[in-house]
Parts: sequence; structure tokens; C-alpha cells
Amino acid sequence: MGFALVRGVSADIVSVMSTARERILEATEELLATKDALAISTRAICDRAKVGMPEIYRQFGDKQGLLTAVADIGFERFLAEKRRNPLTEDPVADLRTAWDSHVAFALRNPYLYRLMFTPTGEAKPGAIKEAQAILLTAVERCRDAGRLRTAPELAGQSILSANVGVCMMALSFPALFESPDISRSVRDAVIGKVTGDEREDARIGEATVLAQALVGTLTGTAPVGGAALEVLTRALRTPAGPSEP
Amino acid sequence: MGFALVRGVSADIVSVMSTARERILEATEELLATKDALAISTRAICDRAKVGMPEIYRQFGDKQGLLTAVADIGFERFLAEKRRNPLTEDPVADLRTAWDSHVAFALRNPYLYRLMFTPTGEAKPGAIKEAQAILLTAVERCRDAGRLRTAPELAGQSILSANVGVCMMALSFPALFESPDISRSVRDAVIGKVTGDEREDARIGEATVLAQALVGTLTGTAPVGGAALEVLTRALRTPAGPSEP
DNA sequence: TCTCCTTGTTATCAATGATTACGAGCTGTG
DNA sequence: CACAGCTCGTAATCATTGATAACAAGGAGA
Repeated sequence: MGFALVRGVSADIVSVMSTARERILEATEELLATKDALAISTRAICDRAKVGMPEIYRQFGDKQGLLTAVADIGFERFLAEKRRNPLTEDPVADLRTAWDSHVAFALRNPYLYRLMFTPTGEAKPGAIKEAQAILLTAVERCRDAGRLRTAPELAGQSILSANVGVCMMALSFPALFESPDISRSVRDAVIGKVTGDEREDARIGEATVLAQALVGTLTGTAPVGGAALEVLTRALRTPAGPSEP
Repeated sequence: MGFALVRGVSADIVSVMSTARERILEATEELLATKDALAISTRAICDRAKVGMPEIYRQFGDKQGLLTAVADIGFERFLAEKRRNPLTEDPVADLRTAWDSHVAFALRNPYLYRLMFTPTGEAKPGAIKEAQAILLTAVERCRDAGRLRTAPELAGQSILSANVGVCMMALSFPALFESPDISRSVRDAVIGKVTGDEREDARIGEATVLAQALVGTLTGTAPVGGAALEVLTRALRTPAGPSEP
């Protein structure tokens, strides 16, 4: 507790000669591009940030504190990247592109990603809740479009868990698990299950209506009409049948 | 390279006064029950194992080497537990119980699990391939039962990735992600997608055959026969139609 | 000007991973 | 039996690293 104030409010020259705190964060991020978080020494950070060792502890209290702050910044980038993805009129497709952008981020920043999603010790980055919130709104767009089978919270948690799993395996065992096929497979499975697979729904729907119409007509209990008639006429135009190979 | 031999072949008294190597491994596992792997000091291991510091380096060359060996032993336990699961006549249900046993293991041995599935640095435990192999045979049992839509390798990789993701999120963010619902949701999504959801397949299959028969009959291009006839008569016996609410 | 706060420097501590040197004790061979 | 060779244990030592303490420099505001 007790974050040091940044020299009053006169943080104008920041972009030119950034404050010590920012330089430390930046240096840590740069080192994270090549090394694992725990393999980075505080001295290396201080050298690169041109600050003395005590500065880290004055600013972040702890190495853990510094790493947690870096993880939060990582989440900020992560979420900013997701927010840049334009929303289309198909919320389910938007879920899929969000998944792909998640995977791309992980593969592009492996060490940062591990720091963000597998924190060590007690200090968890708080920004994960924000990620969850964004995912939740994306899922709720599906619900509002009538394309959700599950509770939105559960859907979001499921998607995020599976997404992280694909990334972690790709990072930990790249030789065995770094394949776009795996990502696509799991992605379509989870998203498909949660939102209801469009094509299958359509096939089930059409075929079911058709069958019901047939039964109704043959048994004389219900005449063919409405939706059943539409499907029936469409089926008649395509002699191969409503199902595709 | 160059694992030290264990004092000839006279490793009989092992259970009474175990060898140094075994004591070190055992001590590390015990400490892993409460601490993270990187938070364990080699001295603490040596104290508990009643060996001197050089013994670790003589046996494993490195702290990494020791941790990798422990991870491999962890995989051994992990796989032994899976092998104990009896196989039923439903290979898909077996996949689900394997998933659940995986999650249970992770929650029971959090630090060991993290060491196994998110190794740091270059040393990866080789036993992950064994885990993959076991999962592969389980998947192939599904294929042999005609219950697989995907290539077995891809199916196995997908299931394992998603399974690890659920566990890692539960361990890293227990407050937000340690819920059996999430595990079940992702499990059924991935396994269902890979093996084909039984009920949906049935519905699609029946309805499609029925529709094709109808079209064929009405257009005169193909008479109703064989499977279509069967489905048709069954449908006629259940006026509510083959689909359920 | 004087004082307070921030920042930078140096030195230092304790813990830790890793290694060397050396000796005790057992094993197998001549 | 004696000797060489190996495993194993002990102690001392190094370099690195996380973390602090002590103190000086320097600017902002009363």
C-alpha cells in the first residue's frame, strides 16, 4: 500500500524523460520479451531502467509487486487489442475472432502471457476480471441474438478456460501442441456447444419440421402448413436432400 | 547424460534404507505438497533427504534436472491413476471419467501439477508423450466403436489442451474458475464435438433419412426402401415426431 | 532561506544455486 | 590380504540475487 505519488501532477515531460516507475515497468517488459519472469534479476531491470535498486522497492514494494504490475499492464494491452476487433453483425463469429486474437497474443508474448495467466504465489493480477467482463459482454451479445444455450457467466468461463489451455499447451509443449488445428478444433467445440452450432441446428430444424409434417399428413392428424410447407417446397427443389455430405 | 548406477544391482534394501537418489526425489515431492517448485531451496531438500548438497548435482546435474525428474514421477502417478480407471463398454463415457480424474489430480496436487504442465526453461518432462499416448488409445477405442468424427491425434490433443486449461484456471484463479460446472461444460463440449453428440447424431440421422425418403418418393426419383423405410415406420408409430422438446 | 519530499548512490545482509576439495567406507580384483 | 576405484558424505567456498539501511543530492514550496 502507499503508491508513491509521481512528483505532484507535473507529469508532462513523461514522454521525453519518463518517470522512474515507468522506466522500470518498460525495462521489465523488454526483458520479458526474451526471458521468463523469474529468470529476470532486479539488477538487470535497474541497469536497463537507469535507476538504483531501492527504487523498485520504493515503487512496488516487492519483486512480486513489480511483476503483478507488469502483468496488469499486459492485460491492458491484451484487452486493448481485443477492443480493436470490430464487431460484426454475427456475434458468434466475433467470439471466434476474439479466440484467435487471444491465441495470437499468447504466441507473440509467451513470457508475458505466462506471467499473466499462471501467476506464482498469492499476488494475482486483478485485470483478469476485466478480461472476463469483456468476454461476458461478447457472450451476452450472442444471447441477445438468441444464439446462446448456456448461462452467460458459465459460457464465458468455459471459453476462457479452454482458450488458456490451448495457449498454455502450445507454449509449454510447442513441438506437440503448437498447431492451429488444435486451436480451431477446441474453439469450435466450446463456442459451438455454448452457442449452438448453427448448421446443425438448421439441419435438425429443417429435417425435424419436415418429418413432423410427413407424419402429420400421413396420419391425418395435422395438415401440412406454415413452416413445414416452406421447408417441404425447398426440399423438393433440391433432390439431393437437405443434408450435405 | 550419465545417470549414476544404483550401487550395482543390489537394490533390495531400497524400501528400508532407500538410496540417496530416491530420498532426494521423495523429499522434493513432499516439499512440493506445500510450496511452489521454484520456492523450494536445494538446502531444504538436502536437509530433509539427509544428503549433502553435491548429491543433488551428482544425481541430477542441476536443480532443473531434479525438478524434471520429479515432474516425470508425477506423470507416472498421474498415469497410474488413470490406468486404474476401469474401462466400460462405453468408450465415450470412459473419456469423460478420464477427464474428471485429470481434474481431480490437478486439484489434489496443485504445485506438482503446475510443475508437470507448465515447465520453465528448456527442460520439458518427456512423460507428457506417454500421457498423450494413453489418451490416444482411449480415443481410438471411440473410433473403433464408430464414435469419432475427427482424426484421433487431433481429438487427443484437443481434449488434453482443454483439460489442462480448465485445471490451470482453477489453480491460478480459484475464486473465479474453480467450479465443477466449468469443467463439465468444457468437457462435454470438447468430447461431444470430437465424438459426435449421440442424441444429435440420432436426430440428424433419422430426420435426414426421413426427409430424403420423402423427397425421393414425391419426386419419383427413388422409391422408399431400406433404412428410410425403417425410420418412416418408426416415425409413424410416434405421432409426436422424432424430435424431442 | 529553510525544510520536506523525491530521487540516486553506495554498502551491506541473508539466502540460494552451484562447485571444489577431501576423506570415509565399501566393492571388486589381483 | 592389499590395493585401486567407486560411491557417498562433509565442509568450505563463490557468485548471484532479493532486499535494506544509511546517506547525499536536488528541486518545490512555505
